[in-house]
Amino acid sequence: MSTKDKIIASSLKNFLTKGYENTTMNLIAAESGIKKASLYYHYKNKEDIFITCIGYLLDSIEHHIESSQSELDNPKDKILTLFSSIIEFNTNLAYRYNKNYSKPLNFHQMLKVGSSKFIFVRERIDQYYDFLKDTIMEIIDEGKKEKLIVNNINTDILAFQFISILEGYLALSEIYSSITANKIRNQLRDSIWSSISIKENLQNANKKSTITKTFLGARW
Amino acid sequence: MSTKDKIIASSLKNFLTKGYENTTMNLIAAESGIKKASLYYHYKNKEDIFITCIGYLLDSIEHHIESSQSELDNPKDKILTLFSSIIEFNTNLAYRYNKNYSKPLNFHQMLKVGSSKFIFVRERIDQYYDFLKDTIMEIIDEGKKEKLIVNNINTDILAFQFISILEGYLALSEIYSSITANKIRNQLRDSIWSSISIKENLQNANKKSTITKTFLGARW
DNA sequence: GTCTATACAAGGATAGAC
DNA sequence: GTCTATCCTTGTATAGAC
Repeated sequence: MSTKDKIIASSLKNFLTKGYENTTMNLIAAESGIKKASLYYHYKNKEDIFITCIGYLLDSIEHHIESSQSELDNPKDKILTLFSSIIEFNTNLAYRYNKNYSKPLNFHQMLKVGSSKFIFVRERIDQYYDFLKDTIMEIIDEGKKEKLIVNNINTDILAFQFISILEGYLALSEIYSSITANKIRNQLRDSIWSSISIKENLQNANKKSTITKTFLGARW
Repeated sequence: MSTKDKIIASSLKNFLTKGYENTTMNLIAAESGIKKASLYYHYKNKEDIFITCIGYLLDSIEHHIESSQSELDNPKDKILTLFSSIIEFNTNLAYRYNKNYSKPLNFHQMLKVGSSKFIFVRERIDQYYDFLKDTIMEIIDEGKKEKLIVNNINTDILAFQFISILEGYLALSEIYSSITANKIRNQLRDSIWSSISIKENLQNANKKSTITKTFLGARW
């Protein structure tokens, strides 16, 4: 591991666990075992280290999403896995740095700070969310073609709602104690699929009191 | 306006616009026109000012929600208004302090910092979200009784999803440029009601190709 | 490339006069 | 209650020896 990488590794840990302002150059120096002055040989300043960390994070999550999708061949698995893999990325980070799956990190805060400091970071973040949105829309369209997903739902609204529930879950789990990760997470994930699939509707349509049942199939 | 209130007013503005760490005692002193040493006569320290601000914020939003609900007499209006009033509370703050409805504040970050510092703040935040959840569940139950809302959807899951979409929208609008407030907000709000109402289902049921249409009535 | 030493500014907080 | 002056610590960042 190069010195530059060592610096990023220990910086990232602290940015995620303590936030931007509470991560000091003294702290990074102490934890990485590299003297403070040397940090300035490798990086111009604290912000330079910070934006490197954000780039690394976003590259990692995109890579994680892409590789978790690669083995899948049907829209249902893809959509369920997409949801899970993003949550998983977060909980894995939490466990790595906090030895605790549910103790929240400052992922969102990092993006917000970075976004407010530099235009090109804001653009990179937009690029990530666009990637997420495009990925979801592609899955939806595939599902529509295969008659698995009802085809008169506006694809981009659906994609936005997917992302919104995901972000909401992550944000809420940071500050609302009642939200225990596993319990709610699976219910949320299930409802996302069942509410868009034709199959769920048709299954229910074969039973009595079709209309109400059909709607309930969506569990929403 | 008492000196204590003046201090809180100018502190709150800065906590919301700049975040906890970037709001310094020097800044509060300068903006409130009260010398730094005097701040310490009225409040024990920076944290004391901060938790007073959080209490004030949560009291205000609860009051805003309650009063916006008071004039309403049916579940549909209640649920739509609940969503709007919380978004409105946020955008009003943004406009007051930033002269810009869509420039994000640090509301969520304040809650998170407060939550991590003091147990009783965490409890107060839980109390707010419990209040929100209970309010929603009450509306849902009322709607079920009046046969306006399908009655075999789990009420507390629905309440959680409502909150989740709301928080997701707020979180996302802080960092994703593509989300322009008005455009998406109304679509989200509409879909929340139409996806749970019996009326939407029955309306669609009277048309052809019932199953698919019914589902689309949910716009989800 | 890495270190010791240090500059300089700004943070939170207090002493004590008025 | 409010102020001026000050304390102490810690932050980012650099100079310059090795």
